[in-house]
Amino acid sequence: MRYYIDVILPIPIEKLFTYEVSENEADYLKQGMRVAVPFGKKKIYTALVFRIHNEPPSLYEAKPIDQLLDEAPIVSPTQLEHWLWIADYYMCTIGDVFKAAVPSAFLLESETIITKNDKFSLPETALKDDEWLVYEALQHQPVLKVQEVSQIIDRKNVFPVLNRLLDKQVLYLKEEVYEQYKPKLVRYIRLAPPYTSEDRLQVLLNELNRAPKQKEVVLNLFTLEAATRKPIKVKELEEKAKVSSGVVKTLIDKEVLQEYHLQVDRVQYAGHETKASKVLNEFQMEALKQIDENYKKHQVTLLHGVTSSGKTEVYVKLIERMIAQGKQVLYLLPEIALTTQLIHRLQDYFGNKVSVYHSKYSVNERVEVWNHIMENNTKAQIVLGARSSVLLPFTNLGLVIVDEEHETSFKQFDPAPRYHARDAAIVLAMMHKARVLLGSATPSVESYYNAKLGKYGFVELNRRFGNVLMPEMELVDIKEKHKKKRMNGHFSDRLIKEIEEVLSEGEQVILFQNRRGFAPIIECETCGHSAQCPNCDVSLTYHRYKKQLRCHYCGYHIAEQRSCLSCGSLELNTKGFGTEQVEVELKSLFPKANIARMDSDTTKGKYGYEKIITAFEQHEIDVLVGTQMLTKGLDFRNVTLVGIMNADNLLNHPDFRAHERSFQLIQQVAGRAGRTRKRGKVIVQTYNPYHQILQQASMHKFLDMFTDQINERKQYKYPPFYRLIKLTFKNRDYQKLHEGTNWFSTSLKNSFGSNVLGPEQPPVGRIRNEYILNVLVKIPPKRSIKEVKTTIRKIKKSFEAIPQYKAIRIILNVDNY
DNA sequence: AGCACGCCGACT
DNA sequence: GTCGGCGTGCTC
Repeated sequence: MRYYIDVILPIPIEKLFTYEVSENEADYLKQGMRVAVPFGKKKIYTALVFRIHNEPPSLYEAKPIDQLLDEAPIVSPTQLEHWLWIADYYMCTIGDVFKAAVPSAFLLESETIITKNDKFSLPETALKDDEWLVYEALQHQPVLKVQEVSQIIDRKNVFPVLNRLLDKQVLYLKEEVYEQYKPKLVRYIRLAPPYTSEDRLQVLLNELNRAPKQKEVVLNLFTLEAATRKPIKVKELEEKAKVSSGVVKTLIDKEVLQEYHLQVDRVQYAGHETKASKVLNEFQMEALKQIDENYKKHQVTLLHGVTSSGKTEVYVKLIERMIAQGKQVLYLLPEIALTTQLIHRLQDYFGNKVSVYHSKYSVNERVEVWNHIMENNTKAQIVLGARSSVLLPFTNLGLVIVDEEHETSFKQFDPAPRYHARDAAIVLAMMHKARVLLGSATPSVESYYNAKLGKYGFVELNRRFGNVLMPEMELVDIKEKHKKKRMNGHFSDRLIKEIEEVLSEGEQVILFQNRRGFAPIIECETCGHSAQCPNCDVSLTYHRYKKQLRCHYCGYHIAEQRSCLSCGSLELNTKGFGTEQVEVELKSLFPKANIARMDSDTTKGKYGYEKIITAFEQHEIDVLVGTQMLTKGLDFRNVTLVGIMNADNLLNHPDFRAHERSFQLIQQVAGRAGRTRKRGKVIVQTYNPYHQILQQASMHKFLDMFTDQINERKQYKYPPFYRLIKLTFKNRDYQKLHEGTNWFSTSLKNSFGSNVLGPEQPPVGRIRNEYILNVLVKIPPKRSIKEVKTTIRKIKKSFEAIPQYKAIRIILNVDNY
């Protein structure tokens, strides 16, 4: 009997791959364990065992695996089931999901290692120049990597040279796999076994009379052990005995002391004792009661709570109960909302039961959190994480909280899997029979609709904590202000006056402009030319601070130009404005104020973001200028004024969701104002003060907005009534792309008729020298989504079989919100 | 996704 | 010639 395993490889290939294993291996392996397998000519990849069986493949000979990598599965059965759902629903491969889900330390890859052949005895004259260089290097360094060879002989493709040397038996090539995850070990120390009894210890101390330092070490170790009854760290002992590490080492060498290592967690909560959770106010209590009521009938409940209403406290109560039952809790939130502020808040209540999982954590830290969740360890009973946390190995999930439920960043855009974490979380919860709480101050239209339909439970929390009033909003018509010459740069007289007042009161201001850089376009006054990106169809954005013109799509940049690139004229003018310009103008308007800017240019690095936030919290900054970034979950006590520099560029997005998003964004930004004591004020500058959405946002009319939007969606066949699948086609050849995309959309139209829109060029029609076209498929309410997807897959297969179109890349995006 | 293989233009 | 660029096919 022969044994085989079907494995998932972390690559975008539809099918599973079959390898041969021995009977012992087949016996040992379980679904969800990793194995290293040879793939292609030489590479070794990490694969995940999916099925163990005895069916030999008929079309090829299965290769044997390279090695086993795990002692126990690293992926749980429910998790795998969930991954399969994601792959199917979002139309990607299971390999895509596998790759996105596991920390990179789990995905070992092989590297070619070059070693010298000692038996080599050819005359050196038999080697060519570059071969000689490699040979030379091997005499000094017994092991070389491909990349090092590439540097030595200064060329990219080194395999021809290496293969020639291999033929001449100068060297060996082999593939090595490294375990990337390294457990963190700490050195501990104890008395060697012969000295553990008291009388023997006495003898030892007498012997050490002539070595006072060593005696000191032994005495201290003895008292430390007696006092703590816990393992003693080497470092601890050295500090206590006030000796250098040399003294301890001598004792280890003399075999008086023994060192040993223990594995410790990288992420450790070193905080104080946990506090009891806060007592809820009557409104929060009522909300909690209603949530419980809803859970009797609904698996998912939507909590609509205005900003600052204390949603987090309600979450805390729910979590508290869930962990008392020994269940796991997933607390999902957008990456930008995952601040130390919030982490500390939860750690205050739940101490070391809280684990954090997101991309800013190192791979080793992520492996540890992963393992804790897989083992259902209490250390990761509450997982606080961004989007990708829905892919973690929960084994006993009881509750999922999706905070800021409306956030579009829950949808992954690129690369595949293009999943929506909120929706995937609901499916995951279903598999675990767990509850879901969606929370938001500005719920998404579809969640609110689901709640209204009775599909979700619905609870409202519409009183701000401490009864602070919602901020007062003022719409400022900048078209009129311009006419009356009441503008100073991009600041209206109203905004300037309000800032003055707030600053004189010693309070803080937030200014919002959803565009970074100084200006998106620099135009020549003489010929109208503006600098374009050579790789993309966009103008270069002017970054004054860096003295550069930059492309926000491909990263291309050139030095700032003093004269027009086309006609040489010196008359250049900026069009539009970004955060940098706001900052510059602000500095000249308020020279005495401390001003800072927060956008992706100023928050690079692990702590860049944190630094600005802390400085603002501690009032080292009076006015903070920023992009979207500052809208999320931040809780600044002393901010009483928020200014939105230009609301129009929010509204002008060519997207059915633009209005909903503008409303949400304005509400969220406004929510930063006056969170305690005093009522806050929001100034919204716009050219269209009578725009419906701005009116609704300024009066906090969520329901009006919802009603308008839902009617529009119904009329124009958009979600939640129709489902959307977006197909994106990319190629360097414009002509070929058009032909191919037309072929595809024609096929789609044969099946779905007028529910297929496009092909259409996106606002930026070329990125990194690739032309882009979009086709949108709208799925009517009654039509089976599964069937539609099957049809699309079929058309895609036929398309890919056409030789001329092979090079056209297709990206499928399901529920492209 | 890698990576090899094959074809083609541009340089020492 | 030979290097590197890119298109194409294949991976158990």
